[in-house]
Amino acid sequence: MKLSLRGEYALRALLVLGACYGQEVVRIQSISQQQNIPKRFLEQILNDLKAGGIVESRRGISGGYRLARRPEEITLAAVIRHMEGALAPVSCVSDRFYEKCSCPDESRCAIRSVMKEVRDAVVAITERTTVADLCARSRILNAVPAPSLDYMI
Amino acid sequence: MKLSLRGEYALRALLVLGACYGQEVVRIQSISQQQNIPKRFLEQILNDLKAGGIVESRRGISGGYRLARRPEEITLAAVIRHMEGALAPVSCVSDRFYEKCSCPDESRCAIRSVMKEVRDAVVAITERTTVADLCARSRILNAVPAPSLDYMI
DNA sequence: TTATACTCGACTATGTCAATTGAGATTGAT
DNA sequence: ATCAATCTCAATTGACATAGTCGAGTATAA
Repeated sequence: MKLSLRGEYALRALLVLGACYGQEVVRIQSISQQQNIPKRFLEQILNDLKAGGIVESRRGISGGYRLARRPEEITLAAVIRHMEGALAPVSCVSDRFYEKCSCPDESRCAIRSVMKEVRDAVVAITERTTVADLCARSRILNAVPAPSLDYMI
Repeated sequence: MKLSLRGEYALRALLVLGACYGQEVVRIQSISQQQNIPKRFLEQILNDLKAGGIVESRRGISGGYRLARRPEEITLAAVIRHMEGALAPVSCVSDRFYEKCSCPDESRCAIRSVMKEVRDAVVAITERTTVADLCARSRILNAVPAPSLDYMI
């Protein structure tokens, strides 16, 4: 029931690119430092996001990456599906990555029906949350002092 | 975002044991055939469920397995947590399997806050669904003709 | 006492994850 | 034209997980 590091890094990189949307292109180096992600690994991930049409790049000395679409148009579901595959916990309840399972009768499988609920819940959240939402949340979280630390004048 | 086959097999085995609750003990052989699970692999899984206090066994010629508690007391969350670990998509939002992540500031991480929503949704569903619910659903699904096939007299 | 279960540990083949490495192609500035 | 910074692309690696398999052993009812 887990997201790989690869997928998590992709989201973190998109958070940075979302925050810089409309401005210049952002270098891998810069994302790598801000988000604490191994540079050569991030390279691979951004390339993959590019192949998926989620980001675009410019090469050469003033090169870098930017979002290929508006942040409001990029859902977490789309990103995770592209990087990881199915959102569903078992592929017999996945819409786009469906695979038949080994159970005796899929259409009457009780486990399947519960997993469908889980899938729907996950899809609902990740489909309605966009990179723009992520950026907005980030701004709010950073406008306020760190939650767990009290402070006095 | 996926359940392993191991975890799925565990749930399917528990569905069988739940349906036979109160009756005699059930042999691995029988579960293996009903649910189409490799016998020697299932052996391992049932042993693991036993170590987790979820099932109990009797050895010898009329041996087999049964649930260690009432079906209403065994939640899917407990089973999955025992077999697979965290329900959360990233371990920095897991209650019982928490691990620090590499992002610059966990307390202000926007991704974390979305992943917390996902976690809560998954936990809510798996925590309220028990083996007894699974069995009840199964009875309903099997009392009715297969959903996708029309039939005539 | 014996056949039929469960028990336990080791073993294996395959695949995935998380990188690392190296060579190449573009681009802007000088 | 040259150079340096940047993206691009393919291959490789080591560690670990997954999905089994195998064999010898132990308990128990008939």
